[in-house]
Amino acid sequence: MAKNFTTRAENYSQWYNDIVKKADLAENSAVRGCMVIKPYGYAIWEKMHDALDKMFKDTGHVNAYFPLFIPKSFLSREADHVEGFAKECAVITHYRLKNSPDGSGVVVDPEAKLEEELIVRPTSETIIWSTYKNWIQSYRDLPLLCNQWANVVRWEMRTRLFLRTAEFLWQEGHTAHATEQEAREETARMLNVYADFAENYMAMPVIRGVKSPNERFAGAIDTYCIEAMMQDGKALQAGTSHFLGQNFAKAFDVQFLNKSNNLEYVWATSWGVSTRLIGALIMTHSDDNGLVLPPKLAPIQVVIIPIYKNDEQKAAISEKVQVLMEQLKAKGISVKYDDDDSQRSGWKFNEYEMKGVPVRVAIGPRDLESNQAEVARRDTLEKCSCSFDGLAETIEKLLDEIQANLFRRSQEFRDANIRRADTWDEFLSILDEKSGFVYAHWDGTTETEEKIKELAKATIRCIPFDNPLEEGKCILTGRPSKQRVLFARAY
RNA sequence: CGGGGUGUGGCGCAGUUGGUAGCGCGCUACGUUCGGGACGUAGAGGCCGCAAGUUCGAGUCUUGUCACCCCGACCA
Repeated sequence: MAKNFTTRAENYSQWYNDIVKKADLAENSAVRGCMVIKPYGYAIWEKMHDALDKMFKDTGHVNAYFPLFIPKSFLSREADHVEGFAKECAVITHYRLKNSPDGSGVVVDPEAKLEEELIVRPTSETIIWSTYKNWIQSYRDLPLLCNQWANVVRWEMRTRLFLRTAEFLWQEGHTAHATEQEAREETARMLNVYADFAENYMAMPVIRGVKSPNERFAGAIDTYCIEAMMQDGKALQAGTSHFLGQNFAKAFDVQFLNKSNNLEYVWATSWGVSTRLIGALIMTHSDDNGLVLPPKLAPIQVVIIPIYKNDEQKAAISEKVQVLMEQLKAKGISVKYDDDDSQRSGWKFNEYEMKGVPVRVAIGPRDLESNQAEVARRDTLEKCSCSFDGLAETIEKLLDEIQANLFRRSQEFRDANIRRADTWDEFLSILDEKSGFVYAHWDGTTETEEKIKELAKATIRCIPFDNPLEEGKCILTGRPSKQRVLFARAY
């Protein structure tokens, strides 16, 4: 069974790249740092999109769309914001090409220089708040709860498929509220939506918390996040929700008249998740045989593979399969019957295994005789013969069981890899030898945080909500600390 | 922007002291197969990243150039 698969243990990065390639999810494009998301990869994103979009709407949000281009002056209105993004912006300076004088193609027409450069959005706070100014006059216009599905561009130095690309797809919610409390509640609500999605759809356990000032979103008062642990023990920020205070309202002069006829600045939030979640999905569940998808996000939940030697057998199997297909579809289960003659059954087994299809049903002449089917589950690779009677129900239950098992399994892995360190040596040896998350005391200063990052290559992932208070000494400086914070090396 | 590496059929690679390009996978046709990536036979497919130079002759040597990958700095 030659799969030419790099194993997780051999080289985790290579293994990751192999999965992306062999499961046919994405590839690098001709454009530096940009990614082509292939149909199968995009189908997973669509599943994520649909589930999240419903959750947003259930929490009162609506979708809208704002321009791709942001005038340079908009970006610089909020000082922290522009500072945070300036280093990775794509800038548009001209709007026209012309034939090159020497006839060798086209050149940028110097006559067509823009008076003001346009920035390809790295995030949309500025363009949206410049628009919100016109939408908000009265407390009756609030809250304003918009989301947009869009692409953004951040010119990263080094890129990795899904995890960090120059252009990526995401959703960004931008809300405006009359009071600080309401905005803070919104920030928390949306973080919980993300955590709910991560755990119940992606089957990926996450830790909710608040970022240290150093890791905060540029322009935010507070950044909340969900942090997940990948199978190599590294952390991945899976979603963020920002409380922006009145920073953007002040920068873009967005005020409203309250019930007492007084002008007030509005309170803002923004929150987002990206195609990076697909990378998270890969690194949370997949194994050395390929991708493993949780049933709730699998474009194909069940694949049925016929095993036959001639058309007669195939016809008999197909007839039986049609009934099963109808039953599965009636239950809302997505099912594919692969009766392609050009590939053999063994090839198909491997193909769908690499693609992470949760359940495979194989039916051959032997099964027809015994009124059974071979049912294999992707998460444990176990196979069993199941009676054809009630098979649709059996599969429906199995999908639930796989979803639950994936969550349980990744939660057990994560919990087994969260440790405490009380000394610097202990801290380093955990990171170097065991990897995973480390709870350790920190003196609360940015200076120390940066020093730790420099020395250990680990960052504070978050200060978890409901973090127990505990007297201790900073792992690096020995200064007093009131609580442990969560450290890890991160993607 | 530093440090290392690679450019040769669609993909992955080999190519010796310079002599006019080969292997595996894939692809096409036919046949035998078909319960975990089948096999046989016959085919198709290449300005050897680009440019200049050395030479009777360059995939191979020299110089330049471009692109991509990996390790850092930057980041969701």
